[in-house]
Amino acid sequence: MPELPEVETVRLGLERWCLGKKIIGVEVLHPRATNPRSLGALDYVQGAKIENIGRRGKFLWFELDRPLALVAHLGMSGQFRVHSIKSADEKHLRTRFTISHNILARKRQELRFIDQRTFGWLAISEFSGEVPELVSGIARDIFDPNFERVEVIAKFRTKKTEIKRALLDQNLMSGVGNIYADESLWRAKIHPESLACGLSSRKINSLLNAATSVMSQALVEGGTSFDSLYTNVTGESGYSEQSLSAYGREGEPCPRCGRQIRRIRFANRSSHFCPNCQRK
DNA sequence: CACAGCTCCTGAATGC
DNA sequence: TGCATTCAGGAGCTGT
Repeated sequence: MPELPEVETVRLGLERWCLGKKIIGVEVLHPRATNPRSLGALDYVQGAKIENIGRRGKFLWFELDRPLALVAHLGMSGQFRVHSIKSADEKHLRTRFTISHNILARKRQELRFIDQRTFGWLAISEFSGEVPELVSGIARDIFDPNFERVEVIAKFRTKKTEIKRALLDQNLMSGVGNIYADESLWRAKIHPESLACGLSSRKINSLLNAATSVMSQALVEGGTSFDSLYTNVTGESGYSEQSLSAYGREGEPCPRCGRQIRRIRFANRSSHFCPNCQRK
């Protein structure tokens, strides 16, 4: 599922492909692809020039030569793909953007938003400051130059809830989803059910370091597996399965100590951890 | 206000 | 074989 590194990979792909181009047409093929909080129909972007592609956590947006931005969230299965206008529509194609093309380009292509599970969405949102209004409640992610590490650590320590819940809370720190939460906790040797308020600043700091390194590595791997011809602007994890130490490895030996990785369920999610390395 | 839990969705995997 | 159930989870919403 797309978390920060995957969304950043998508952002880079979009940046390479559509910066400076003009959106000629918008075709909405599924009503759920438009977020109900959208200020209006996606048609708003018709005729707009794409000036920048922004991201905070898992939220993406297209900055345009007009006051509102087009915001996107990939949800569980959302993808942006650049395809030839001739290629058949995907089964889960939700929105099609016709883009102005260079007369010299060999193939005419279009941008498609595809989403099997329809947890992803697009929206028109006010944009005047740093991030669109729809994204304004989302905390800065750990790669944001203005990320306030000391303050975030202090905030974690006020939370009377399990550390994993806190790590997934996009209002505390954005970008981390279930996979990188499990991987970060494994690296930092923290039990997912440890109370956030019971952890030392040093421990939470090491968790943030773990999250940074896990996601940086995923970004590098996702970036390298990324096709130079942008046909691969997908939301799929670029993180190879071999790189995962805990997530999805129930019953397999912990790469650090050999004990079997356990899986528990809470907060409507699976949590994978090593019962030996990660103690409450 | 803080926090827990429910809900949306589809397709793959599993159970009987 | 076929039908029913379970599982996957981001984030907003509701309830306590």
